[in-house]
Amino acid sequence: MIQTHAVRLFTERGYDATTVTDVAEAAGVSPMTVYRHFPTKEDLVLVDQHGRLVAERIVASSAAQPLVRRIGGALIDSAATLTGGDDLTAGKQFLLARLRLMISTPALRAKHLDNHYALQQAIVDALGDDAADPDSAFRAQVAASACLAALHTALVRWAEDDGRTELPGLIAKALAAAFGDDIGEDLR
Amino acid sequence: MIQTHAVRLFTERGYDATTVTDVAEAAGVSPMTVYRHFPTKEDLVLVDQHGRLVAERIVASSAAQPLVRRIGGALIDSAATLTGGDDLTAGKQFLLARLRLMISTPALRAKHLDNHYALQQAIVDALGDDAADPDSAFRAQVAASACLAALHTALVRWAEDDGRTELPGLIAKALAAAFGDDIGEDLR
DNA sequence: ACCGATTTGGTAGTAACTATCACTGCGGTA
DNA sequence: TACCGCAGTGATAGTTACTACCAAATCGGT
Repeated sequence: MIQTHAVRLFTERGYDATTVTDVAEAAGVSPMTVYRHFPTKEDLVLVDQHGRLVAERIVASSAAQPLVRRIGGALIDSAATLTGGDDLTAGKQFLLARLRLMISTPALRAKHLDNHYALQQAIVDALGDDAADPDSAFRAQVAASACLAALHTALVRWAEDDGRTELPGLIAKALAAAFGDDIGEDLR
Repeated sequence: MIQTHAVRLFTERGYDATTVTDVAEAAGVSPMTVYRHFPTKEDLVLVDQHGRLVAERIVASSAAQPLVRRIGGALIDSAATLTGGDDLTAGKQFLLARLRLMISTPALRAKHLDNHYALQQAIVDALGDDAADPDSAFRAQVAASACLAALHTALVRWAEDDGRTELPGLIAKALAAAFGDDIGEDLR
């Protein structure tokens, strides 16, 4: 509930022009309570379940597939879950509002990209490749970071489109553009 | 000079444990002067010429090559320029110290990644592809973001290695891991 | 020697946090 | 029913990054 009020206020008045106290008042709680649930102001926008979702699908994926396909598949699946179902849902609009804030507000954009970096580490761990071989670990890091970069580009495009395009398809298109159509096609 | 003192203090005492006032005192100037040259505390570590260097090499590259090769070549060239010449130079050590801070400090890491995002836009602009075609623009964004992700992974590896490996080679290896050996090999 | 422009410095203020302590409501137990 | 522990909430005071505004100094050129 606090997050809902926060995103609404940030969208209406702007992120920097809205203080944490404003959010607290709108939600009918004290500033302290806000800080207890959201360690930083940025987290009011950034907190979600995406990372957990992706990591779960990575571990569930077959280790026989190439790295990029395992990661890409997890990203597309997670996106399908998040945006899935009927159109024009409140959840989808909320996701779009948060995404727009993340893209346009420097502080949010920076921390969001840093979250992607943390997600990258989670993905590499979830891949379960032997960390003994530094070369294999390096390839996993590269694959994860490149996939997430493609994901981010797709997310930006999706937000620019106001969510009209299907997000999973966009991500597949981005992956195809990055790694060649042979990888991306199958994922669509 | 201010930046040198800042990086030294941040490395010695830690980023969060060092105030801007501490940096100002060490450099023998007032806090105001620090803020005038470096808009934010993070910029004390992050400011450099890398973005300009990369953008210049992108515009100088041949538009006939595939996107990833144009961008990758520019990244490798720039890295060669920055780390180039003799080993153990003060400049290289300084770069390493800054990089270590960027990787280990959350606030710096976040803003650094955001700088990469800005660099991505600069690269796309420098590519000079027709922005009229949204599909072509999308592919340029994807290529740029993925290349920068690979670059970042290479930089992390380079820092973990204390700069012993040749950076341009590492970047080429990362690009090869992401986009296939056929792209990366030629760049080495 | 002078003057315009750039650089530097001081003061006061805002807002994001943090540490610490006190209070309130709630379920389970004797 | 009285009690206990505990999670959630709140108030106060302090630190620090950063900004707006104005004053002083310093520097290069005529």
